[in-house]
Amino acid sequence: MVYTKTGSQPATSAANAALAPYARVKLHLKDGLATGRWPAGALMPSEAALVAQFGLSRMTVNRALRELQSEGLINRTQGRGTFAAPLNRVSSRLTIRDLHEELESGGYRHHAVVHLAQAEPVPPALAERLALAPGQTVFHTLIVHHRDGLPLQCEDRYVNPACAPDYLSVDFSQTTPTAYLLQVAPLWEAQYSIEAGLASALEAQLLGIEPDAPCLVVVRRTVSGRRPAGRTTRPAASGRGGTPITLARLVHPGNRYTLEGQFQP
Amino acid sequence: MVYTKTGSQPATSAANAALAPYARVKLHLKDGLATGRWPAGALMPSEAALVAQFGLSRMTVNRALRELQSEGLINRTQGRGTFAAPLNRVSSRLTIRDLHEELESGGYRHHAVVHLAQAEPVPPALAERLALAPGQTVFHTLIVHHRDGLPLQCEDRYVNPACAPDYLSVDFSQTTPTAYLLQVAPLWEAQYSIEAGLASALEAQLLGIEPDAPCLVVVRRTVSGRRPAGRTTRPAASGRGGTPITLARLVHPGNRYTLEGQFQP
DNA sequence: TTACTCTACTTGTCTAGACAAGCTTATGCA
DNA sequence: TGCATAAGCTTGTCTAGACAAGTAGAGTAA
Repeated sequence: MVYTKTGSQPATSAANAALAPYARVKLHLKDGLATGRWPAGALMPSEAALVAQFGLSRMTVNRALRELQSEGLINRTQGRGTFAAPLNRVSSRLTIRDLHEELESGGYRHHAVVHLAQAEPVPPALAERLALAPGQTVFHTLIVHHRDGLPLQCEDRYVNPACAPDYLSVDFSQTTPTAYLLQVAPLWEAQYSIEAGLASALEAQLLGIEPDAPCLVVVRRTVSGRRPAGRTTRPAASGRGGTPITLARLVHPGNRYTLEGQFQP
Repeated sequence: MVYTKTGSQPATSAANAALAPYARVKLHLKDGLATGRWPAGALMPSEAALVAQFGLSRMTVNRALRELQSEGLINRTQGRGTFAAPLNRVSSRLTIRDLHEELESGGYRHHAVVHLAQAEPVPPALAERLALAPGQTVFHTLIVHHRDGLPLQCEDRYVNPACAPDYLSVDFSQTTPTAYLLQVAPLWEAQYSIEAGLASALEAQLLGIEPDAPCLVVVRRTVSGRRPAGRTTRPAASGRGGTPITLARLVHPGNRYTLEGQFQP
């Protein structure tokens, strides 16, 4: 597809000619947002105005606006118009990868040591977060992941047996729990918290670090994104949807592990 | 808009009737992904097939697929088809808010103490990351943010004077540097790294914590998303685009601050 | 003044068709 | 056999029109 229209669109730059029309509109608006032409909260041009300005069909302009909205750069409301989003909260995509894949793709060697894999009564403190009645059974694994032989992560994980009945029969020196659970329940939602703290005595011992060494602690609760089959109402709409799959505490020695990422609003 | 079409679409659930057609298609496909009907890498129905199946126009089906793609659930390539995405890397939106706004909206009181605000020659170690020649001037601020009177964050920040010439004349006990820089350069990209570590002696003193207390350290480098006006080529396309705006090191006492977030693939 | 209605403008969505362009596979020629 | 070509699929995009539905403001009636 080649776009060589020579009309007098408000070309932001000469190089934009190669872009698809909808992308050109996006760029035009993004540029206005970046230069402060539309400060936060300002009313932006309507679809009709952009249609006239660019000489495009409404669907094309609509696509540009819809994508900018999903990127969080603008807010739109039916009947009122399009407004520049307040950018004091900037969001971006954060990617979490399976540790095994992350290490291998980085050229490191990964191996895991399983220190515990058993069924046990659910600890009272966790029962509610896993939506289990007190005394019900959960699967519990404690695995230490190594990068090139050096302990990198201590993974203390509880798994809801209803979601992964075969969990305990998996060989976790070959597959990570994350990878296995992704197979069993491919679509999920998760809440996480990241904090700096100390490892427990056991964790420090397994990781081979001093008890007072700072650690990056990630706690993650994973919930099935799939709507339970038996229910007619959709609980997903009410916030905390689905059934809890797993609860994990991941402890990393602070001097060996860094979370990195990038924003591109 | 009310959709009460009574045809025999492959309704996944009776409750879906109220949804817009494109959303119904999305749900149908998401459900198939969640149940493993299309495991990672599997070929999914083509647009034409979905058009026939749902009795919709191609644009409607296309929208559903395009959105699923932008959510990272499927991969599409022209000529080949649509494929279920490998979900071993799950991404989601992470939102960073201005600390002041975050605290105030949480019902806390925020106040900031400025310990340093001066122009100085750029430290050699930082010159390259700020795209400055050695010896050039940078603005340097050291600010401690308090939550309800308790030190929460020590913000050590270097700012490129070219991007914010008036930086030093701002009263940072009233405005956070983040909020001010957002006004000056509304659109930007950022790289960050999060790790657990120790505060420096000065930081520990300013935060009122023990020197061996674990801290959450966030390092953030912000780059202007706006294409420099004078250049004809677009450096943004080559990866690290734009001009560096600021470099910040944010140290939080581990027991007082937690990063939290949520995934919804 | 207050309350109501009507109008104009806005976004949200769908349709039926069109052309472009990438990939795979089958076909026919040397 | 080996290679070039063409057909038939796929996605990527744009168009011109349509109706629905939310909002704000103007005008009107009580």
